[in-house]
Amino acid sequence: MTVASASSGSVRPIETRSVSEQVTNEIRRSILAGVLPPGQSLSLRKLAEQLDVSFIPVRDALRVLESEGLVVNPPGRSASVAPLDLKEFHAIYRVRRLLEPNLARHSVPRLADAELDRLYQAAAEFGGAERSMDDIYDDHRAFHLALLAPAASAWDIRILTMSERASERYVRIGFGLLDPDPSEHDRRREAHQLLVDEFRKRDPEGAARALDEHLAYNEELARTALSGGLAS
Amino acid sequence: MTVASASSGSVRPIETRSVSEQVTNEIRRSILAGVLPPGQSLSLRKLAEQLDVSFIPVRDALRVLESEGLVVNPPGRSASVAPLDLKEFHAIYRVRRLLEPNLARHSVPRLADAELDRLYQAAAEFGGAERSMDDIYDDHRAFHLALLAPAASAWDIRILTMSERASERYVRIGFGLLDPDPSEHDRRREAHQLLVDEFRKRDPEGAARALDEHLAYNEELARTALSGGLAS
DNA sequence: GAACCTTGACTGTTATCACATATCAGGCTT
DNA sequence: AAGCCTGATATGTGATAACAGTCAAGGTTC
Repeated sequence: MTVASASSGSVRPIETRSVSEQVTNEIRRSILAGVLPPGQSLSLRKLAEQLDVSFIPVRDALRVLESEGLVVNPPGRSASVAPLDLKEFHAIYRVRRLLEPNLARHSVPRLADAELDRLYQAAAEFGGAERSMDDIYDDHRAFHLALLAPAASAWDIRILTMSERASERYVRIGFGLLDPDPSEHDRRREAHQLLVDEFRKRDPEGAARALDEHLAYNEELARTALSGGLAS
Repeated sequence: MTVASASSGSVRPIETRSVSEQVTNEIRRSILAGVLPPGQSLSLRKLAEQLDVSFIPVRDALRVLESEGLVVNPPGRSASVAPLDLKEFHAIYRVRRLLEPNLARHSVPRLADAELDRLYQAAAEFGGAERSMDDIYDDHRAFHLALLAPAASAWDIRILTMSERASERYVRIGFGLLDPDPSEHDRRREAHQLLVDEFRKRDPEGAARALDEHLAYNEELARTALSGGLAS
């Protein structure tokens, strides 16, 4: 009945997401963007009213977000946005720094040249015109996932997605506290292009090291920006 | 009004678990024990009837178990027990083998002697009299978690618990396929005692290596037992 | 005889409703 | 005036019911 909207070469099936999933995405977006600050109380009925749905999907969403570590949902009491803690931030990045370089070793020989070209292009467009901050971080997460995709199983992707989302909250708030230096955008773009270049050399160890350093640098940057306002 | 039951030195608060949580635990137990085999279709209403509850808690439970990777829950269609896949098994153990030895390094200097004694004792009682298979694996999971607890943050514990549960399903089925050799019980008990001994030496690297080898051995054991019935 | 369509039962999804519990404010007691 | 109790309000939890989509079987048509 409904006509799928054509796009770039092929007809894509219309994605009819469930209300529950839409609510989950919206609340997650609000949390990652900082609109719902850490510690913010999340009342089922108020959220349901704001989103103009019943509180059943909201309930589902909070349960999912709890499993992602973005929300704490004590039984019987109101849910709230998970607090920020530098110890947690370090633990999240530890998992990333252990897993991602390891996957990179196995991914390097499997990444097609065309895919690397595409990723290089994507990195060049980071923070490009008319993309919201949400879109930019979506791109960023997809970029890191695509670098490891050839070597990542479903379980790896689950862990990676969880970890990237959990760390993203810290990174966004940390970078938000930095001076809005335009050169910072250039630096990030360049850093990701260099990362792709490193993968192009087809040297597993070198790529793994480059990815580890990339993660370490970002962790340190966010950490210094955050420390002061948070408990260590 | 209700009098809390006194126990070993202190009055513990009565834990009143929600129905949703009880249902989650029961379904998870059934999946890990193999009562609900991989691929088994999970109908909300049938499960609700069997558990004598409404399907609302069942729905919540399936959503939680989906986030743990034990259940696949496609929107609009029936949920089912996640299939077994040796590639997935390897990915799960990769995360464990990367994370757990790393945590062990930081945990070794912080584990009290008394705690190590307690864990040694617990290992000695593995598979002891009148404990169900479920209890044994609960003990086993708690044992591994306790070894790393001093160095593990909330995020680490989240990842570890997820990984241990996900791998437990493979291990239990794999070991179930082995001949019920009583010497196998002795071997496992001894292996865990040796692990504690290694931690007692207070050598971070040695402990990390011992834990990695322990995990590698168990992975290989379950893998050989499973291969043949599963796709590689 | 095989492919296609139709129809029916089944199942997940969402909304509305009833209940138990937690939270908080106001007033009382000390 | 501070602490405790008590009442009302709000909130999470669970159940029931109506809606919509899926899937399979049986009939029809080519």
